[in-house]
Amino acid sequence: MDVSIRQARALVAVVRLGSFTRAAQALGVSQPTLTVQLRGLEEALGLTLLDRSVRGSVPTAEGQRLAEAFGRLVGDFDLLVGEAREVAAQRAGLVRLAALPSVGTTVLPEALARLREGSPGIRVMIRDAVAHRIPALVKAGEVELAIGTELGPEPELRTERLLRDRMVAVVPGGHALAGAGAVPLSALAAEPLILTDPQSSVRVLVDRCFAARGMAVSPAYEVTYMSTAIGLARAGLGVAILPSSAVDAALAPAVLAVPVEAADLEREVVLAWRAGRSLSPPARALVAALRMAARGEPHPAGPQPGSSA
Amino acid sequence: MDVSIRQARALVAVVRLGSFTRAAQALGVSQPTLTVQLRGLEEALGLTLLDRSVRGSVPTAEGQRLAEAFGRLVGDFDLLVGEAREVAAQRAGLVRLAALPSVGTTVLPEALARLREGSPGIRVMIRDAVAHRIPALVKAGEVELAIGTELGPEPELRTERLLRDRMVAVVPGGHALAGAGAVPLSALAAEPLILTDPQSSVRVLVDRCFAARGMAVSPAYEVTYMSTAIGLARAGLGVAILPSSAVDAALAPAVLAVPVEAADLEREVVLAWRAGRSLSPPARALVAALRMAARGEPHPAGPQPGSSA
DNA sequence: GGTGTCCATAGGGTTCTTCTATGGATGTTT
DNA sequence: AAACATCCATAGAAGAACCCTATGGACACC
Repeated sequence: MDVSIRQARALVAVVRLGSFTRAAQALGVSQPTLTVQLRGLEEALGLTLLDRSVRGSVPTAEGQRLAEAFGRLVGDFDLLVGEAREVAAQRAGLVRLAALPSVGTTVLPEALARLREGSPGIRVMIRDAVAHRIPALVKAGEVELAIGTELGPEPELRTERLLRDRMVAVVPGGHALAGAGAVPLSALAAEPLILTDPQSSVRVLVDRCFAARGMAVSPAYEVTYMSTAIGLARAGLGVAILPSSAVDAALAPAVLAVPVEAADLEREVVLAWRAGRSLSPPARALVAALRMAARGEPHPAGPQPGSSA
Repeated sequence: MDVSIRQARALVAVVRLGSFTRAAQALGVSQPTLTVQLRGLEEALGLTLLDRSVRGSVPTAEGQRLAEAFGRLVGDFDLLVGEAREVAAQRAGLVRLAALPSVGTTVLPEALARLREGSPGIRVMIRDAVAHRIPALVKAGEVELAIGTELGPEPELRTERLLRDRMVAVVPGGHALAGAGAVPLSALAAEPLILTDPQSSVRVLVDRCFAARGMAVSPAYEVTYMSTAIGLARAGLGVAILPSSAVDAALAPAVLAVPVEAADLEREVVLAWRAGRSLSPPARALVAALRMAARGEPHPAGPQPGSSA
């Protein structure tokens, strides 16, 4: 016969309360149940743990020792189970997330704010990474969830469309292109352009878009951080082409985001996680918050979430 | 549904071995058993702990965390149960014992040697105390077991006769009283006597014995420690009256123990423990060793152990 | 001597547990 | 491509475990 946790609880209760009867009440079982459980425990160990009498029961030396140790153990056990249930209830937990820098400025903060409202106990570790690094992070298990761009088919990943991210021209307030609705790509080509690094996924997209129309791109500035690009644009040094997800509406009117007339100047921003791995409850809560944020205020053109391989 | 230790073991095994099938082998159960146990655990927590696939099962983040924590917990649990079983098997444990100084020199060392042979893992904490202090030590629970003298009726104590301890005259080798068999009490009265403190149980006994015969006792020396008394006797300063249990046969021929002709010059040495409390397995082992020692070599006149209130 | 408290026992019903046998899904080998 | 191997899930049934109510015996306290 194995020792069960119930037997351990029974011993702890009887030793603490000094009586089978009171322990039974406290545990919500009948008194004979405790008689049986404790006899079972004593038989399993081959030890007398309690000296019974008409005035109650006192533990033997071993009974006392065991009760104390079992008490700590059962406490730890319950704590552990409790924590696990907190996680299950999305009231606690940790999500490790990789995210594109662009979404890090708008959608993600919005989503985190929503998450904090609904699930204040969930912590999120954010790792920003450029688009092409993201699949590796997920595959290596360094993050559970990622916000990236739709790349080629990745059998090891499951993805879900989060939002369609249009590139916008970022101009200083009062610029000639501002306020006139969508501008054609050719109009942009005439401006001094502020673009990101040639390796960045945004830049690859921009280059390809210009190339498809036979136009060459010669940026006036190349920067690493989108925030730098916005700073330059605000200073009137040129027009930046950035994903709309990176342009915080709160920056207006110092800089304005102007739509660009180019159907292919957009990318899919997707959620990704390892195929065959279920998302933890905290991750699911974060996903829900991200969907809401992507559908919500900051991006009126936001698409409905769908699912793709 | 409560979480059981079996479920915890199941999770630990599956996470360690990466597969239900292998874990089932390792645990000695069928594979469906594990399916059921783990589903139960997952339901109890409301969490997915394992992502199953055809190539085995990998834990989710929570599954991993829980498996590690459960692993430690189950390890502690098993250790605890194992230790308890060691104690039950008299292979380990601790006995706190109070003992008269007299038995501390002969019977007790002999018993401890026997105990060490049979149960090398049992440790004994010895507290020597004069006879009248012993009942209080037992009643207060400071010791589990005691070797004392038969005192008045003590309802809180259970006692068991260990040996009948005759007083002997301790004389230096070559003394006139040596070698002539038992000496009458009157012969002793003519000698310079080495006795213990008036409060000691031995002295009380000696005084009473002399008084019963109308003889007055005027000791030449009064000492606290029996070893001092023996030392004085060896130095030829007088004749000591001591319990035979205190006189180590190994001291011969420097000093000799000579029987005294006085039926009442003896005392009962008893084992005592709290009434209504069971003795721990280590204590039982010690009791057995003490009985053997009391019956064995050092005291050929040793009585059979009996039981009294 | 009655009464109350405490633990043990007995018997029975319900729930759990575990087993064997089998099936479905998915890689792997021939 | 088909056969095979591996892995986990499901089903059904037997057995064990568990817990309850009812009751009894021991002992202390009025």
